[in-house]
Order: sequence, then C-alpha cells, then structure tokens
Amino acid sequence: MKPKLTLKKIAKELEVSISTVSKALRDSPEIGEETREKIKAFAKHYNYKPNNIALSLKNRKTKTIGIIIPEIVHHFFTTVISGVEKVANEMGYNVLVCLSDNSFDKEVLNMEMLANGSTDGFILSLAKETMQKGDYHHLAEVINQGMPLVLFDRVAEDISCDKVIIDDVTGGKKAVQHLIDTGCKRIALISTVDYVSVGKLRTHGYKQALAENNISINEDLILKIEEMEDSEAEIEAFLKDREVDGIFAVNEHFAISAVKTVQEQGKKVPEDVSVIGFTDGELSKRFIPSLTTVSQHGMRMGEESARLLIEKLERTPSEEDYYKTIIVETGLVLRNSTKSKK
Amino acid sequence: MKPKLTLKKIAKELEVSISTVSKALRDSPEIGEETREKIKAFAKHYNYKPNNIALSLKNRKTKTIGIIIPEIVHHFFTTVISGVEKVANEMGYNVLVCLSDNSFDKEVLNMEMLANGSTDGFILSLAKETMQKGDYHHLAEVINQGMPLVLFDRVAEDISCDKVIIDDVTGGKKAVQHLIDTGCKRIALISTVDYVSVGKLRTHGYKQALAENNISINEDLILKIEEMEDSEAEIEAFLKDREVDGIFAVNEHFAISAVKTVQEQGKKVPEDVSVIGFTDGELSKRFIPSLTTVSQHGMRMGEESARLLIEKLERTPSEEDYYKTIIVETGLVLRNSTKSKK
DNA sequence: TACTGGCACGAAAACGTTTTCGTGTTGAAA
DNA sequence: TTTCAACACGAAAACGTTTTCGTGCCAGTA
Repeated sequence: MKPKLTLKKIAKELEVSISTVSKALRDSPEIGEETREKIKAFAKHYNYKPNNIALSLKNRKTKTIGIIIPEIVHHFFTTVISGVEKVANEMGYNVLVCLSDNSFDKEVLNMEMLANGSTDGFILSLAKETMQKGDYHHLAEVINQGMPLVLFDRVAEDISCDKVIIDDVTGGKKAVQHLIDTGCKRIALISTVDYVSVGKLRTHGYKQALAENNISINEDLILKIEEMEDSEAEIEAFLKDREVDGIFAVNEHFAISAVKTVQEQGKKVPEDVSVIGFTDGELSKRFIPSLTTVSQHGMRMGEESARLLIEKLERTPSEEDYYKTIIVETGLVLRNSTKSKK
Repeated sequence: MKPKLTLKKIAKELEVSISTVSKALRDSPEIGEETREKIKAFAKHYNYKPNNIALSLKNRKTKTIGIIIPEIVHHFFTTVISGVEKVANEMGYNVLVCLSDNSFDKEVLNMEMLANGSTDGFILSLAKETMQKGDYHHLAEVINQGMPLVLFDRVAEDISCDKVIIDDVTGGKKAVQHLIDTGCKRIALISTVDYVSVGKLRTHGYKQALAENNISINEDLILKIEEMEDSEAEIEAFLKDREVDGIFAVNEHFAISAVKTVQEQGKKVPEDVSVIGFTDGELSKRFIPSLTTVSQHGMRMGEESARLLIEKLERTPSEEDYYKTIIVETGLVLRNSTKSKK
C-alpha cells in the first residue's frame, strides 16, 4: 500500500521546490522545458492526481452540488437525480445525495451538514413536513450565505431562488380535458392534501377543465389523501359509493389503486371507467392495462436544475443575479386506461 | 449576504488568538472559564459551524463515502442507496452518489474523481461492461491506496475486499423449488448472459433445483438475454413455440414480460403457467396479478455495506484487516403469480 | 528576594494546493 | 568591465482547522 503522491513528495524526490512542481504540472512557461518535462513524466508515471480537498480549500469551491430529496424510492426522484448527475458530470461536478425522508428536521440537518463547505450549491425538493410547516428559514439562510439554491417540483412560493417546476395546473387540465374529450361525464379526482403544492395545483387544473367545459364541480367527487399508507383503503372506500366514469389521480399509486378498485367492482377500464395518472413511471407503463399519464419529465427537470445551478455557480459575482423559474412542459402519454377520441 | 464565519474572524472580533477560539469551542480546560464562555456565546449567537473542507484536509478524512452504481432508475439500487444513506447518516457520514451507467469508462472515471480525497471509501456494484471485460485494475488501485472498498450484488470474485451479496444460487433454487412444489413440470428460465454474475448464479440455482428433483435439464427452455431493450420481443418469441407451465425470471422486467406474453397467448397466470421473478420492486407488488418474487432486501444490503465500510474506516490501521463477505438471505414473497401448495 | 509551578493564552506547524513575489544566475548590450 | 533584462526557480502566504509547544505572568514557597 502506497500512500497518495503529493506535490511535496514529488518535489523532494526530484529535488526541486513544491512551487516548481505545481507550475510544471500546470504547464507554466515560468519553468524551463527540461525540468517541466521531467516533472510531468515523473507525475504521469506515478499517476499523480491533485488532492481535491486541498483544491477545494484553496479555491473555496468544491465542485460538488448537493441534492436533497424527500425520498429516493420513488421513480420520479430517481429520474431527477439521473438528470442532475448527467449534466453535473459533464460540467465536472460531483453530486452529493441526501434524503430528507419527508422530515423537516432531517432536511434542516442535511442542509446544515452540506452548507459547511461540502457543497457549492443546492438542488432541493421540499419535504412534505416542511411544506406543511411553511418554515423555510434554512433555505433563507443558505441563500443569505451566498450559496445558490434551486428548488424543483415541490417549491416554496415565497423563497426567491431559481426554480424548476412543471405546470401542474395545465398538466391537470390536460388530463381532465382528455377525459372529457373521450366522453367522460362524472370525473373524480384523487389528490393529496392541499399543503402539498402539486396536489393543490393539479386540483386547480381539474377544476379549471371542468369549468371550461361547463361541468359543475362536485366536491363530493374529490378525495384528498393524507397518508400514503392508507391510500389504497381510502380509495376503495371512496369509489365504492360513487358512480363515476373517469378518474384523475395525482400520482401513479393512486391511479393504480383506482384501477384495481374499479376492476374489483366488476367494471372495465377504460370501457366503463377511464383513469389517468401523473408521473411517468415504470408502473404506469407496464401495468395492465397500461396507464395513460401526465408525464413529468423528471430527467429533464434534473438537467434543467443542474444547469441553472451551475450557471449561477460559475457566474462572476459581479454580474447581477436574477432568478429564473423554468417550467418544464408536461406531456400526455396516451395508453390503455383511457378510451381513444372518436 | 454575510460570508461564513471562521475561527479567524471570531478571533479578531474578540481580540484573542485563533488557537484560543478553537480550544474554547472544543471545551479545552486550557482556556479560562470566562473567555471560554464568551467565545462560545459569540459563536453560538452568530451560528458558527466549522468548515468541513478544512477539517477534511486536516484530519485526512472526509466523512463521506462514495457509492457507485450502474443505474439509479432501478428500484433495487435505490433501495440500496436508501439503506446506505440511513446508516451513513447515523454514523455522521455523507453519501456521494455516482452513476456508472453500466459503462466501464464511466466507472473508472468516477472512481478516480472520488479517490482524490473526496471520499474515504467506496461502495460499489460493478457495471455490466466492467464484468464483461473483467478488468478490475481500478478497484485494485484504490485498495492499494488504502481506501476501503465494499462490493455489493455484482461483485468480482478475484478482488479481495469486503462484499455483500445475496445467495443467488439458493435464491434461484428456492424459486424453482417452489414452482416444482406447486406442480410445475416444464419450467423455463429467463436469464441474462453469463458474464453478469447474478445471472449465472441464479441459473445454477435453477439447474440445481431441477437436478435435485430429478427433472432433466432442457437447455432449450433456457433463454439468455443480452440487451434490456429487446427483452420483451425476445421473451415473446421464446415463449411462442415452447410449452411450459412454470417460468423463473431473473428479474422483475423479464417476469412481467413473461406474464404479458403468457396472457396474450390466452393462458392464465397462475392457473396455466406460474411465474416467479427476482428483486422485490413496486412493479411486482402492484402488478395484476401481483408477482411472486425472490426478494433481495436491497435496503439491508445497503445497510450492511455501509456498516462494513464504516467499520473499516474507523478501525485503527494497526488492527490487522481481513475481509468479510456478508450473505444477505433471500426470501420468497408469495403472491398471485404462482399457485399455492396443496 | 529568588525559585518554582501552574494557569491562560499565543505562535506556529501541519494538511495539499496555487500564486505572488522575490532572487540568483546568465547572457548580451553598452 | 559594468549593467540590465530575461530566465528559471524558490519562499511564503493563503484557504480554515487542530494541536503541540512555548511563554509570560502571577501566586506561593523557601
């Protein structure tokens, strides 16, 4: 086992100064050709690689970006990570992933850990608990310290920073419009509680679509689910005593549960009841029937977030900063849980 | 925007030396009570947090562990990450996630990036391409540099380091045995090409189970798939002209494709054909029919890997090191794609 | 008074870089 | 022969810590 090679060791070995070694390796014209070549050859031969930590300390930048997500066992978030990773790597950055587990405390803790030099900036999607509390002091703090922050998907309105979101309202509207276009009359909505912004917005979209088509909004056809765990049972109970011919669910799981329930009631999807979900995951794609969904393009959201962040990181501080909000368009992926337009 | 507080600034502000501040904050008895309290109060008030990078440089350890996985959009790997994250956080470590995209070059690149001080050790599952090449020089190198390495799931036999694997042979055997126990006679295997170790091992298990039950092995009932992309078509073609009543697939996707194909042929699962998959993912759980699978316990693998790595990291170098291989037991999760034992 | 010891604190090195600023040597021009 | 660039290199500071080793001062003792 050989410990890592450092400039100092090379210097001693070759009987030159540390500065000379450093300059030679960076091809400084200050160093004579002969010495330069000798040093470079030596370094190459023994596979010298500069120590990142030392560089970070010196340059006051780590070339790593931190991403904090509520949970990783969730297809949407993994596609986002994937996108972030991709452009980060292209630009020479590493990615530190932290999980907040949807807990406010863990989110704060994670940010504090990473803010102490581990990371140049943040990409974050808020924990459910954080949104519920509405306490964003930790975000304000890192921004105040001059660390760029990009929020994606679950964002906080009142924090000014770059954001990458989808147009949830339009997404929801598209879905419901499609249900209407394919002949649905009584359309149910299965959503989350309102403090989860996406739930609220998609609900708006739902209502807008109905309104635009002169369908009255029936609050009794709207289900708001708090706990993921109980969702299946809740959906079952909800659908049991309601007569519907279309269902718009704000995520994949709710959609699947809805399909199951409908089928168990002896009805057919999509003939008797059409179902549209949100988030384009494996499940929707491979389920039978495969599910028509509003696709969120997680990969692109990740890419855009990373690009936004890195742009901020590499801008000279003199340039005045302003904040962008990128809206990634949603798409409607037509599959077999809805009827085709006639 | 206020730049980060440092020891130096505190020292200047309070007109003491840097060392005094450092010691006071670490509760050294060397510092007089009065000064100590004053400094601590000041630090607390202005929310001083030591700079991680400086600490890393000084201590020659970063308190972060790097995990490199072939792809993140894969439920198994995300559960592993989840497990790693969990114990890492408990032990005060951060997690740097890198994706190899199943590419040898990216794997090497990632390791080189992280090995230059960014990380204290590695948790790695080999890229498919790496296994195919059988080139593990990059692993040998980091080990040689004294960085602990834990391989999980897709491991290299001839690298000596800690490993966390499942007993793929036994897992495969269990699955096939269950098929046999529930009355299947002609059991097909849908596997990957042999250089993916898990494919090979599960194939062994398949053969062992057959042998132990005195069923002759029919190579014509074994399909080896190279490219994920074409898998669905290949499976369809394979099953078209083969009469089987049981299928063991080495992963979730193959299993799902198999079920679809079988159903399209007008047969019923599990009445006519039973199917068992591998990897306990969302898909298997929520598919209709839900799939009986051999569960891999990704979360536990992640936890064990992290524990193993951190143990090595925190051991004093004097203690002699030896390498462990932890075998995480597989479980058979009975669902609706297989018949029940009579 | 002269020592000794303990207390409270500071100076400096170290981790591995980069970079600014010297400085000694050389060659050529005056 | 002197002078001055140009050249090739080294010393040292800096990034933010921790830690070892002083060191000045004061009280207590002989």
